[in-house]
Amino acid sequence: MRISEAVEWSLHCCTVLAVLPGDQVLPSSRLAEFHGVPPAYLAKALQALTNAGITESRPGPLGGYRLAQPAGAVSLLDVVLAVEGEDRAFRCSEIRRRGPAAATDPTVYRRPCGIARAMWRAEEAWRAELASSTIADLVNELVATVPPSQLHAGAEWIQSVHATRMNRT
Amino acid sequence: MRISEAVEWSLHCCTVLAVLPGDQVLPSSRLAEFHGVPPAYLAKALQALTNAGITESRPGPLGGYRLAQPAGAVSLLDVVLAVEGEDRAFRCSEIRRRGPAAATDPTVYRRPCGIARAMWRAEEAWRAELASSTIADLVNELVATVPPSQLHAGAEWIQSVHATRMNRT
DNA sequence: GTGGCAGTACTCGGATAACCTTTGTCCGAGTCTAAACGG
DNA sequence: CCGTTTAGACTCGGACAAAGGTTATCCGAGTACTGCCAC
Repeated sequence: MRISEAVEWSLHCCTVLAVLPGDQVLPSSRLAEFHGVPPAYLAKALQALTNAGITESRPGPLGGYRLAQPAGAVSLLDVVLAVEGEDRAFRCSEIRRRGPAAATDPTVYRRPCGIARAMWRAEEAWRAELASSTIADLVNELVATVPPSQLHAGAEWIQSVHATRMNRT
Repeated sequence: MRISEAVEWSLHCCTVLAVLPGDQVLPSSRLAEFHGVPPAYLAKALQALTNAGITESRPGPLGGYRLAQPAGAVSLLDVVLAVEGEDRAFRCSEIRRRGPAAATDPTVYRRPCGIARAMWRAEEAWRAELASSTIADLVNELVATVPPSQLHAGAEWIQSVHATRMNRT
């Protein structure tokens, strides 16, 4: 069991997009540069976020991505499901119906077996925990713990990207 | 993100092993037959359970597997970790240290970033839920919900296997 | 000087290959049974 | 008749291949700016 790297990248990207001033957007290539990850693959993850309605995209020069919703309205679960898919991690293959002790009466199997229910219960706990945090919480946590000089460096970088994109002669 | 099929098979096998009478053991080939799964691959999962101390194995004729602990002492989490490995699903690759806005002072990164902490918090909730159920709970749930005729059929099958193994002329 | 127009550069979006984990399989080491043999 | 030996068959255990999914990449469609041209 392993969560995709794209989830981690997506969450980091969302925190960056959340602090963009005004209606500014940021292209995927810059987001990749900021995080030091392969640009083409990050684009795939951002595409998934856009399909899920978490981010918006604008094509063309001065195009890029920005959050489609307030940072407080986007939970970590939203991002994880957008990138990893909505399917549950545990899949019941109904092996109880196979083998020599299987029942012929299908009504016996109307309810999911106890194993699947227990696994899904755990997964619900996981989802509930992820649903209780938002991108805004991540940003607030950053602001509270990261040294101001560090935050300033990030803001400077964002501003420089914006300036470069505007001052294209 | 996807949980291995071997986890499902292992849990089902544990419930069967939990209801074995006396010191009886059951070979992996019979467990595979009972559940209708590939014998060789199931053996791999049972091997992992044995390495984790959840099951015991006896080689030779009349050999097989049985639980090494009371069913009430084995949690679902124990089984999942034995088969899937102890590693966490979310792995932080510390991408915050890369890129143009990275800090030169390493002490800034002493604590895990908020994203990793949130993901791990969710994973802890998942583990806590799995740790709260035991194999014995699964068995009790089966006894309470499965029709008696069905339970009887399973017990008959186990007994027939035992008899066949003893009456080898 | 001003409006229109074509060219250009940059962006997203989906379709296309390599790597790795999971799945599936096999054969060898060890062990217990059971029969055969000798006393 | 009984103890010992030997052969056999069955089990687990770890090493060895195929399949699916994640990772990584590329090229095409679309858009906004820039400079040029005609009026």
